[in-house]
Amino acid sequence: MKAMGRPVTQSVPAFRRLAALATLDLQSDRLLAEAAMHSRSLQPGRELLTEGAPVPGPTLILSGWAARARLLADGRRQIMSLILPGDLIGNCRQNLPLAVSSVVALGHLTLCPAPAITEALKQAHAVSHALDEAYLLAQITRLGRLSAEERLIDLMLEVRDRLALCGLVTDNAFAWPLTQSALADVLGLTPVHVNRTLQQLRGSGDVILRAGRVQLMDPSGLATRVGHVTARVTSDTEAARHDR
Amino acid sequence: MKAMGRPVTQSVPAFRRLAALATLDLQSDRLLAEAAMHSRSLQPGRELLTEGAPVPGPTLILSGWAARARLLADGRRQIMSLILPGDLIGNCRQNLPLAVSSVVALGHLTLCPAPAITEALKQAHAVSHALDEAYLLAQITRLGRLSAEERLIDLMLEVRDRLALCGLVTDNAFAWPLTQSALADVLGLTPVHVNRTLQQLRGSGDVILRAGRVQLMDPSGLATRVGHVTARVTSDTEAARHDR
DNA sequence: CGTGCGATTGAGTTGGTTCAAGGCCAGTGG
DNA sequence: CCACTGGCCTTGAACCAACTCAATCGCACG
Repeated sequence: MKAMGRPVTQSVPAFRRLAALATLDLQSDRLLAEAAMHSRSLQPGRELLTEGAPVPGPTLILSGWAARARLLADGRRQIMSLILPGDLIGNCRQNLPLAVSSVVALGHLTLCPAPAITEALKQAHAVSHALDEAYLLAQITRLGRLSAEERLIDLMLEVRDRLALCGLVTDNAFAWPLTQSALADVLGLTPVHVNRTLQQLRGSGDVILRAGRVQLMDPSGLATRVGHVTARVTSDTEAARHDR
Repeated sequence: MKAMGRPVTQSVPAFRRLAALATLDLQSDRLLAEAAMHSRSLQPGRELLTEGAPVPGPTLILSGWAARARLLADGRRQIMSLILPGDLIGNCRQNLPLAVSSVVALGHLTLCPAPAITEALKQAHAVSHALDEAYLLAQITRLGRLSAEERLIDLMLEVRDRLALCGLVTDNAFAWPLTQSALADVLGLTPVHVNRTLQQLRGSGDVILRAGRVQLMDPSGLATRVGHVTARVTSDTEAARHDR
């Protein structure tokens, strides 16, 4: 479908992420290309996984955003984590695990089964899983100890880092398809307050936010301001070399 | 050391938890008994794992409580999760992973290496890991969407459920070695406000709290009040049958 | 008999919520 | 072509849950 000589791991953002997490051999590459053939698509708002239901096989997000969320009895909703292109869902060790949260598509979604036959792919899955956990911990400190403004900045920095792994960040600008009310559910705030906080950030020139995209004007400045550190999970420096 | 005919999985609370998570065979039992020989102890406040440092082999908490915490630049601290007897730390899939958070002993701690040679033990580790993740998600909704009182109740219910797996709960009463300021770091509150919220709970007769122990007066009432659901990770009903 | 840590209390402040309108599209159907 | 609808964003004003600051108390320990 794309240029023949070029491996899919370079042309598809989601695959670039996997290639950044582990060194993929030729066979892994072929398996991914094969998996991409069986991709399916999902409409916004559709559930990709339901809390309490058995988890299907591991699935790779090819494009679009999703959210791992839990709904409380009285209608409150908390989004535990965002799921971005290249992320895996249902990536766990057990035989027949039950989902501990729902996963819902935040926009149009494309996904395919995630093969994990080769050692390289298994490694990529393991690293991806470790990163997922790191993101959960980051989310906990955000909610527990950061102010509204800090939460917002910290989240944007995390998303930037994560999208950078797939090569979806240029000049610190990237997609931002989040509704303010979805954002509120991520950050544990009200939509109204998210709105006001966003305005503050725009007003101070820290971010530019229009038409479903953000640009961070001074990422490293912001990072030191909120004490953000990029999640690292392996000791090798391999991942760093991959982002162009 | 204990009665000869009785397997260690019944006499040691931490082992009872593992036995509750997977059906342990005789060999697993022997391995645990062997591991217990190599137990070591740790003083309160000591770090069991340091953020950014490589993770040692999987370790089992035999007794005492610990906390997985992250410290912010300005001194704020967030405890991501409590680590209780029978819990595993450093229980992950990777070769040489880096710790994404520190683990600090909240009191006197006893621990031993956690063997995972047999299939049964591997299974127990996998289930334990899945539960850990479920607790992280619970922590996120607590911090993001629950009020101070709800957070406190929900946490107490979680701890009760978890300690029950080791048989450390009698009549809904169990150990509660948490300082109010540690509790504040868990719940994302200030110590002062934790104090006031605790008084409220005591005043309303919902909990009795003295001398490092809590008793929940109406756990199921409390559970429905805060929408607490006990984490379940496997579809089999086996785990339920184990708690006496 | 200090000394220090943890729990408690009071009074004032604030970050974030709530409630309630309005505004701004993009899509839809007449 | 325009009116109508439904999401989503924006704004204002009042309110309140939780925070801050600062003392005081109780107690275990040396």
